[in-house]
Amino acid sequence: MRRVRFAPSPTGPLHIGGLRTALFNYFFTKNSGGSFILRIEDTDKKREVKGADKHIRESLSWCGIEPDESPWKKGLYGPYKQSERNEIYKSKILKLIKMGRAYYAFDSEDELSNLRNEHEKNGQTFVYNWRNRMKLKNSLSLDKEAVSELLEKGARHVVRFLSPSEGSVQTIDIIRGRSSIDCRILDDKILMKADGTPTYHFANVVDDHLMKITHVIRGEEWLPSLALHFLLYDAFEWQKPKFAHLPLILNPNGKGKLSKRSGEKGGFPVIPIEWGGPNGLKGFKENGFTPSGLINYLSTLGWTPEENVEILSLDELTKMFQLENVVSAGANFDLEKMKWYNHKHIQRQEDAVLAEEVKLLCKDAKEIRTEDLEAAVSLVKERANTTTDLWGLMSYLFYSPREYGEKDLKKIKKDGLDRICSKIISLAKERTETSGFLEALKQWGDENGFGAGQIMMTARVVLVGNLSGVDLQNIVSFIGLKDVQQRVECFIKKNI
RNA sequence: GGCCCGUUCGUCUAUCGGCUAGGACGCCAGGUUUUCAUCCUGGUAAGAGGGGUUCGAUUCCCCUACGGGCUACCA
Repeated sequence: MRRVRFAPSPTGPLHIGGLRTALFNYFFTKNSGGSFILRIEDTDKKREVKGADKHIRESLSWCGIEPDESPWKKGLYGPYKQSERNEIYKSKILKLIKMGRAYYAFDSEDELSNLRNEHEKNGQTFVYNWRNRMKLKNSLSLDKEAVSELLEKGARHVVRFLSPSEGSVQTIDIIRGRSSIDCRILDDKILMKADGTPTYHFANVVDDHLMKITHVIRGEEWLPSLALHFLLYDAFEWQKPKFAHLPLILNPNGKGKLSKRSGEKGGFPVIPIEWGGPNGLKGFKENGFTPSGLINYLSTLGWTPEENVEILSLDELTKMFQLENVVSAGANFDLEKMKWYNHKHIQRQEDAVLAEEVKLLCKDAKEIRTEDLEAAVSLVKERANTTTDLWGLMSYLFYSPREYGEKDLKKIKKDGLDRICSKIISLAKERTETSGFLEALKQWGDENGFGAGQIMMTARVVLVGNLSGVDLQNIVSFIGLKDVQQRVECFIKKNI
């Protein structure tokens, strides 16, 4: 049984890079009926941002992803917040020290950063590993009494991993295949910080093991530390999960990881839903994107379904997903394509759902009867790229034109405009139903020397305000004869 | 600087040694809609460069270039 985890750090709102990682984890595990675990990696309390964990949870939920185990839905292997697991890490680190695979280090941060600067000045790189560790203050270089004394005194210290000074680590990644890393270039990574909390590397390995994670699917930024993680599993003699490192989502121009900044520049959101915290941000939701559209687009960044299909739901994507088919190169974010996916998903969406969305998005729409709104939505939804487009595409179905397009007005201001207008009014008065209205008007035009084009254009500008919008007969049927009459009268008053 | 990963149309990608290099977005043209949009049809456009290996390389290997990531008591 597959068990995967999405393990974000609550340092801010969930961005779509993180969401894509969560998505691929979800596809992969649900495709075989496995479990999806949400673990909050809040070991660094300094960087934690209030409300971020909530934003992560709600973003996933908006996309239709409900974790099987999480801080909010307990499972067998909790707690699912790392800050609540400190006793576990403490006991595990002691074990590692006892086994001689980790050691205490007493160097201060200042001392180390000075060393780094000095080395850099001489064109060298300082690495805390076999090259230097015996020259520094740690339980390897100091004698036993000195170490115990320091520990008893409560001297500030960290715990470092004793990385091998020879040999190599053979790593394997589902997407990238095998790789060999020379141990001599590894450094003695800090496993436990001076405040007694673990670093990512340690907590992550311990938790993945304890939570029985079978597959670690995470961003490419973790690739350089894969060797360390392999060594940690081996040190504990734990069975390793399988690893897959996903390519990054890059800015539209391919320069750098997708960032908030480039989103602002390119006029697109980088988070699924609104972030109300400090430095509030709008999300895809608020910009009129549907979760299914977002998911569908994100799934194409680094992966494509084998068949020639484009528009797919969460369930369909889950069925088709193949981790091995994920590519290894980074993908540039493309707003145009995102919009196209959204467009297709809006066309597929039910009228009632879209009508509800319009109500949320637009004050004016709230006053309109739900059935009318739904009817209008069904007329215009095939034209919308985002749900925020919807109201603009259909408002003329509820309100008379406030102004008339200048160019379009010119086109219809010909001899006989007043006659056509009066005919529309008289037709609206004498007819009892809307069906066949336009046919009747066209026929009259035919008999009186007006081309169908002139008739149609005139009626459209008079009723809509410009030369755009859905089928004219549909408009007449929707607004009704009385409204038709009123709109023409209003037009005459303003323009003739 | 060091280490790691990557490089096919403008963009997302297919190809797993036989290629007239396929699809999608975008763009362009035509059709439908007597409007606009949708929709349909067609077109445009690509394997970074240089060496190998091979009968044959986009595909395998090496070098270079370019891009990205990591290099924190952040994750």
